Amino acid sequence: MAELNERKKQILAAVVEQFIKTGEPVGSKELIACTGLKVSSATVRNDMSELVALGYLEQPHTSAGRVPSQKGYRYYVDHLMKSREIDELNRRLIDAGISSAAGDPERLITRAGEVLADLTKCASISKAPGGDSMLIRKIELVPIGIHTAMLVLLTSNGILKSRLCRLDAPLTSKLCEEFYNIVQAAILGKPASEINVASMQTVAASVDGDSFAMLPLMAAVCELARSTAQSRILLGGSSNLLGHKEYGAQAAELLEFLNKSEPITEVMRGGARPIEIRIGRENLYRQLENSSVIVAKYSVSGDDTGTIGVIGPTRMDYERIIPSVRYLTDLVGRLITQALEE
Amino acid sequence: MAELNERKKQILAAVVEQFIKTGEPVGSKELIACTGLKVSSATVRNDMSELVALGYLEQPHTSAGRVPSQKGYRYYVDHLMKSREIDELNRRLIDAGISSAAGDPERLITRAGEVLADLTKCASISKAPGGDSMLIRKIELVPIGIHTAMLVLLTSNGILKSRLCRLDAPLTSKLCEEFYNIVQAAILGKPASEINVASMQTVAASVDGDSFAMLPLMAAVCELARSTAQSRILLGGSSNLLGHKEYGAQAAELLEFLNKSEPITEVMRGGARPIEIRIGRENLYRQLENSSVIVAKYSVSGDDTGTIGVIGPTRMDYERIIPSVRYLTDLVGRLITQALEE
DNA sequence: AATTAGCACTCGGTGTCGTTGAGTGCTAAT
DNA sequence: ATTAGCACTCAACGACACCGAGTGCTAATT
Repeated sequence: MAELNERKKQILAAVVEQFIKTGEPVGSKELIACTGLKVSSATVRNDMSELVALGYLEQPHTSAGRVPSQKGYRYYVDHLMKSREIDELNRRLIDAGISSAAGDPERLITRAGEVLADLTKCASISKAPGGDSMLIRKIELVPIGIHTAMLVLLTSNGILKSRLCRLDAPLTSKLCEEFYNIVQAAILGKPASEINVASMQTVAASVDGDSFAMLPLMAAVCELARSTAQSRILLGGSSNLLGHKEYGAQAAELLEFLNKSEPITEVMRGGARPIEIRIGRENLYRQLENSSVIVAKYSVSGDDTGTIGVIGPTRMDYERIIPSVRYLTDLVGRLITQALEE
Repeated sequence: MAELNERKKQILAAVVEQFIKTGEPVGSKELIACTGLKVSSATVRNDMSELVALGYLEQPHTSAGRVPSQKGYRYYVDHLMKSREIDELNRRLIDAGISSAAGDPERLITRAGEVLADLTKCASISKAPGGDSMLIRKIELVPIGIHTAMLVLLTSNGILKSRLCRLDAPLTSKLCEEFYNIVQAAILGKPASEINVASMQTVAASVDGDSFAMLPLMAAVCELARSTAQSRILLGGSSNLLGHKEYGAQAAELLEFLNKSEPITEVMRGGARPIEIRIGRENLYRQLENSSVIVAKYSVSGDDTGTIGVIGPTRMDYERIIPSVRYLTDLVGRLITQALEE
């Protein structure tokens, strides 16, 4: 790839930044005004013309200004963006926003998503710690009435799920005892993803006692484990996307898309890198061709586990958003780790 | 109010139904085609003209067909709508949709909202059982590590909330004991809405022992009680609204509005009636002037407590949606009551 | 060789104008 | 009370001209 000279870089950066700011194609005069470059508009035009030829800029039509192409955004993000550190204000907002939820991992993730969506005016996606390294740490059975009990499940990374369970047979202390035996023997310490109805049935059958009365309890445990294992992805601030005029009528389609869980799971699956930036078509989904995705992993006690990120128009404020996402994921990872340590 | 003769009623009903179906203003010929009325278009025109004068119909402009006015919708809903019973198909869809969640009140509500949104292609709003009759029934403190514990709170109407809590001081059995004493004395049986930081401080101070170590626990309990008391309103299927062309650019504003919690709380506050239908401006919010709200209460063990409903364009299919909402709330009320009974 | 001034050219956006056609309102006949 | 007939209205649509921001090119300048 032919390297760009200094001035071309400067022009490319300015076009990107100006376009992000105003949303309008930027012309040669405007560009001189906002950079203070000491050359004439004709020179800028020549350079821009070359940048178009190289694929970094695009022209909506002959007599319009220039707009960054996908390649242009990519080059900007990789080489031209100045600030790689979060600025004071955003850091404060993040800190203040999630401080109230510091104790509880799940609330922390939820809050993190909300804060991020607010901050970036984009949609946020966040996933609670999960994956195969998530083990079942504790299960509690609390009798409520003769036929009702509440079940609580806690995983190794601090996710807590609870639900009521209605029994057909009375909840005797003997039943409780048997329940705990089964839990102790076959569930605790196992990955949440391995608990399912089939495996439980064999276990329940092997224990003597009233396996019929045990059934609803086991079913409920499976249900809890399942819902924990496929830890739901939280979508926040999706209505923010409607505010971006470049989506127009596509907004409906995009929101539709984001509300389906399968593709979103795929979107969040990151590569090896700690932070992943996918611009426009770099996303594999047609529905995201005008969007950019920025997702970062956070780790709890050293394991890579959860993900937090944003989805917004390709014309998003990368310079501000990327450091924010990076900072937020780091912080969330630290806080959860801290909440869980002995 | 001057009563309408039979034919005028028939015409009004037909205009409403046709407009709901097509979204286009309906003209006199079209109306004859779709009703099979044995009169000429001129007669229909005369009648429609009077219906406009009486305020039941509106004319977007002189040479266009007629559109129901707010008053027209109201008259239709109150007097003309045929089916007041849910039809077989919708009933089945609802039954199938929420059966999987029957055991647990909170999941039931969530699911009910999802099902309703799917069914009606509108946004759904649903509120878990709540209000002043919601008492705190049980609080459990389960030690997890030396400095961490999980807290679980259960209310009289089956809402379960849990969170982790990190302590500054080690969690001794003495501390647990003191905690349960306080809970027993000052929390159990109280309405969730009455538990707050101020009231807890006086209680904690009056108990001897290490009130400093108790602080995080009490704070967490308050937090749980608070989040339970103002039981969050769930908004489902909001992206459905984008599919309705009549909203157009207003859709963004509407979604914005729906995502604020204060006004939504107000929207859901019903009167004395079991089901409330508010059409267009009958809603007190300007943002809902082109929308209708249908909300119904469900009762748990006889108390009026929760609410489920839909928000959609005034041009919604009342004939199908109203019975569905009514059926769903009844069902949810019965299922929760059943899940809670001894 | 790079830069610049000057200028003709392009083309989306906007406003005007006439045409079209669905649907009405009115009048006179039934 | 109903209906046939007819003139009228007005949004929607396409054609057309105009404007102006911004370009590309050429020739002059450094």
